[in-house]
Amino acid sequence: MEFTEAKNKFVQTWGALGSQWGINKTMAQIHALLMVSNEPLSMEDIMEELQISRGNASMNIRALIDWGIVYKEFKHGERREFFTAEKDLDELAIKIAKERSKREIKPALKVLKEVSADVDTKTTEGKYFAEQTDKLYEFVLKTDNIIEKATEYKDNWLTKLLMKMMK
Amino acid sequence: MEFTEAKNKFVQTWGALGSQWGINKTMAQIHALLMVSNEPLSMEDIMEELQISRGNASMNIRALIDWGIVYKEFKHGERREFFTAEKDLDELAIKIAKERSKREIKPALKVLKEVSADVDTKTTEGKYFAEQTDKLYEFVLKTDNIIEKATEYKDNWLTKLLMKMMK
DNA sequence: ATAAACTTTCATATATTTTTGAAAGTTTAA
DNA sequence: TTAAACTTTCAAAAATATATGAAAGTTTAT
Repeated sequence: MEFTEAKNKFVQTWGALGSQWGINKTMAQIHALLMVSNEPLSMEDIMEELQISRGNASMNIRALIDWGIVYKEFKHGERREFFTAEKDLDELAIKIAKERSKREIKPALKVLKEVSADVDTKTTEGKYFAEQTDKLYEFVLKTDNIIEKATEYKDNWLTKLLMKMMK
Repeated sequence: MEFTEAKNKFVQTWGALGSQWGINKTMAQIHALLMVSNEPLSMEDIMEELQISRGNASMNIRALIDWGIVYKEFKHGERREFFTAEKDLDELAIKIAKERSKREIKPALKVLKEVSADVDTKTTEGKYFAEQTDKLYEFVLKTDNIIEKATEYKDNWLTKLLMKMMK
């Protein structure tokens, strides 16, 4: 397979998969493109490669930078900005996990705690509701903690051992 | 807070969070509703509670059943079907993990393997591409395996120990 | 076998999300 | 300071995903 063909296939598929993960298609495609790029790309390069508008490119590059998985790069003697992806996959996984925890798990915890604590438990229904939401709260919290710990200690011996055991 | 108010808040928020996770709003809401419901609900109940159409209710209940996290229930002497949610949270997490692995990770692995193996590596670009996609493949595979093992052994002593260590 | 009671399907309508592109904003070299 | 070279913003347009509801399908009691 030609390089261009393979790259295209990869970028397109990654975009489609991104949609399922609640990440927009273009954002996933830009990230895919930068992941397999030898060298930094300019915004023009990205627009050209993906056939997207300037605004779209700008917004999604910015989002990737906010996630901390794409970096701006300055080339000597060049006015334009260039972009590269975080290529250390452990680092990438950690940043994605943290961002999703912040955006999706923390708000869930907040609501669960609120409704569980505030609901009127005089009725049977209310009691059951409080019980269920409390259990959910504890479970989600535990899960979030495990993710946090796993990302925190990714390099230490313990985790390496666990990884080995689990493989 | 009144039970009805708390329930509403929970169901609405869960729906909104579901969207971010790539799960449609109604599906998340139905699941939320069943999670905090004392007893099985009929399709009518669900339609009424969420103010949605019959078709919408039917499609999303079916999707939840396909995921294996909602069950049909038959009440003695009742013609209608009733529905309940899987309320064992470990079981719920496992089913969700398996379903997402099947739908989202496996296809990613497939593409990564394909493009990594098939790309023409005569050029520098091609070489780099093959290298990067291969690394990604290995990483995603490893992650998927960890999830698989973690769900498989959820009840045994080793996992319990790990959970404790990680808490 | 029939009809009542229910569920599913799917073409169309609605709602939501994403993309565009022109205008506004910013930066830098001279 | 200025103007060229670039980036960002945002209202409107396009694309995508979701919801509706009437018709078709299924099941069950008689």
